[in-house]
Amino acid sequence: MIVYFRSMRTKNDIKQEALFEATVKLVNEIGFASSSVSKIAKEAGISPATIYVYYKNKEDLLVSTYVEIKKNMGRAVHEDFDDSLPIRDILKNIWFKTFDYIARHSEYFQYTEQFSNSPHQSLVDKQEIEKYFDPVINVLLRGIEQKIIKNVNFDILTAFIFYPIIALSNARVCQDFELNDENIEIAFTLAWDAIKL
Amino acid sequence: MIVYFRSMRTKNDIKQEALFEATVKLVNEIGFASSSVSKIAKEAGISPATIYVYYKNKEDLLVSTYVEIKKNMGRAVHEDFDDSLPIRDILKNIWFKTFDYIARHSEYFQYTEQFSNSPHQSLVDKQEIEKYFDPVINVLLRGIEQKIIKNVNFDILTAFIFYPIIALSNARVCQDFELNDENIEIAFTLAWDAIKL
Amino acid sequence: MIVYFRSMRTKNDIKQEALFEATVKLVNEIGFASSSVSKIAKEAGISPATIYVYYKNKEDLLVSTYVEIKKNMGRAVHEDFDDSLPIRDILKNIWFKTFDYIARHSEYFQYTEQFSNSPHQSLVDKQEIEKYFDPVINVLLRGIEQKIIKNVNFDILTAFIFYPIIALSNARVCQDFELNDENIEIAFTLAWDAIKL
Amino acid sequence: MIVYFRSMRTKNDIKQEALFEATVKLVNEIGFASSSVSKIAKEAGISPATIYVYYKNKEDLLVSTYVEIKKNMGRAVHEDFDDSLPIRDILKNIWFKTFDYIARHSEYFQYTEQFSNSPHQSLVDKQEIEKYFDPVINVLLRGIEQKIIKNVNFDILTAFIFYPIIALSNARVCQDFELNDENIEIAFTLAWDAIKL
DNA sequence: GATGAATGAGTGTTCATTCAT
DNA sequence: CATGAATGAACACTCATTCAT
Repeated sequence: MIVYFRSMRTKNDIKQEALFEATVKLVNEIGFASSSVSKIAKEAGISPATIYVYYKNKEDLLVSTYVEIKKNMGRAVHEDFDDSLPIRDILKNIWFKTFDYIARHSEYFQYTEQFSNSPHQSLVDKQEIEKYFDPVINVLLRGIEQKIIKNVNFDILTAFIFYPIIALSNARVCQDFELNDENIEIAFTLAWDAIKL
Repeated sequence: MIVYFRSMRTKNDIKQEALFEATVKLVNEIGFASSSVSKIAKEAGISPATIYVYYKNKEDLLVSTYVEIKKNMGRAVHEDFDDSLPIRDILKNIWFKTFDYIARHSEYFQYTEQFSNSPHQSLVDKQEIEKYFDPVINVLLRGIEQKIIKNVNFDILTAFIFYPIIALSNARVCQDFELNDENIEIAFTLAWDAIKL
Repeated sequence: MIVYFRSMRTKNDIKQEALFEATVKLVNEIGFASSSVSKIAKEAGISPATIYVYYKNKEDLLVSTYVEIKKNMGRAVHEDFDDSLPIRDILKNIWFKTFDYIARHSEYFQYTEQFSNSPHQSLVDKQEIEKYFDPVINVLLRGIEQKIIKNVNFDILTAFIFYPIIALSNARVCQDFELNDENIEIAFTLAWDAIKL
Repeated sequence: MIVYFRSMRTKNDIKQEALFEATVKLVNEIGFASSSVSKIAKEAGISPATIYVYYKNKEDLLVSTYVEIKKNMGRAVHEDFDDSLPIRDILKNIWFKTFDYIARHSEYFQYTEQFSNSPHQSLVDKQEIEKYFDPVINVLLRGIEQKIIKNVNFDILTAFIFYPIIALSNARVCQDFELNDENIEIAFTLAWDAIKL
């Protein structure tokens, strides 16, 4: 009797990983509209039919890839999260971590940008993603309580401390902006000026 | 004796207009990837073949529609532009005008959001669009000169006074944020705090 | 009162001529299958709709062009036809004239080659064309009567004194064969040896 | 218990064969220009999409079909090839075999005639086809060496011993010529007279 | 679990042709 | 006479997906 300890699962993981990377790569290269199942399969080095072993359909593949990235990003951004620091420092930390993640995974970031403007976006279980970002949210809430941060609608706050990151990271939008520590720090000053009381 | 006020076999503004609206509507409803030429034609009430009378190909239709919207928006945003007002007031005016345009033409705005994350985006003649936004740019430059606005990279400034508008206008991103004058004014306070010296 | 003597007809002729040349050129360049009405019209510098002023439909244009060439060729080949020469000389004359015509109008020749293998070919009034070639035919008949030429089926004779010209003129078929007088003369020797008694 | 002798999801020779025959049949019936992929598929009893499982594109189907026929013909013509016979007999054998092949496969022959006047023709790997006809070529060369055959350009020789076959086999060109052994023999006499010294 | 074969439904685009002007 | 606009029908081809193996 032969016992496979993890080999089947390992095999799976390799293919699924290849599929994930192929999806991201292709969407970045040729766009959402042109990224067909068979092209993704070819890029991943597997048969199109095999995709349906791992995912219900194309949409499932696309959505799962998005969720996977978002979770990844949530985790990366909160690494070494230290609740005991001053609020400004916590936010600055996250600000830098986010830029760092995007810099190191620009393809992932680009993918989410494309995805979040597609209709698939409505299929995402947002709560599942948002929970990865709860810690920051709580910091903002605490800042409001402590009268350090302006007591305004939450969407307004995020529009000024997270959304500009997206703009600044988007090479297409910001062609003059060099993503170095100094510039990122300057930009944070503006973000903080915007939200601080 | 019959008098034709509008010739029946002359390129038809009404049709081109219908095509424009159909394109925007469909892209908003089913997304870029699913908006096929034949669906757009059906929505516009014309034959798919007729599209090729007005546009070189699908991409041309999509790009032209985008450019049209952007120009429209540029014009609308600068209406009643008064260079003699204080810089803060000028920017506040534009801030409101932009929200107003987006509120009245949310489909147009959504279209540009989808478009600007598609690969077609690279085909746009950006200079042609940017010239519509030159006046605001000049105001910012003046603000820097007069030491009213922070002397930082231009991309950073726009990331804080224009990009948040996009976030706040995006119903998907901001579900709690109601787009009324009071909220828009509050948001502008943050924008101004971000960029002012 | 203005009197036009021939201007209308002249105008016609210019367009029809342009159409003829455009058809031949395009068929040679991109083949029968790809030569569309609108491409031909564009090549001729007129509107596709105008073609239907001169021809019933596309097929009519194609067939007429073929017939026109064939008549032209028949005329050219029989120029300076001298019935009083010895039969061998008459045939040799025609042999050379044919090569000469093909050399000077290779596009016309290529067109007929493509056309004669298409199904349109069945629509041609062959009798109308054949009458242009009657003089040669009669020479062959006389040669048979005078026991100078083999008394065999007519198709066999033409297969040996006309068909090889087509082969030899076809650059695709004969890549080594240079079309100079000496070679043409040598080839005629073979043709004559084939049919002579 | 059911036994499958031929797997049902394995690339299917029967289908490819049907595709080959359908292509030839349709091109003969309606011509190259009108033979669309979907018509061919319908004739073969398969889905148009399935064609692309077997061939890269339409051109590939057309070219492959041509090459297939040419190879077939090369093989058939050289069957029972006997190098030891007198040169005249060898050529006469091939002459008859060629007529025989064309008589039995007039559709194939017609297909090649149409194809060789189309622009696809340039895509054929000629060397691959020509190697099937090397034996005859060698016989001609030997005939020249032995001063039995005229020492003239090779293209001229083939224009007189192969090209007339095409003319004579072409029902359109030769309407009076009945393809019986006697007539074929007579025609060979002319061919031989043409090339012999 | 993995896949090649197969396909109906669709893609973007061009077609030959008509028609009002 | 000449044409630009218009189109139904067709084009070559790709799609997401299924299914037998």
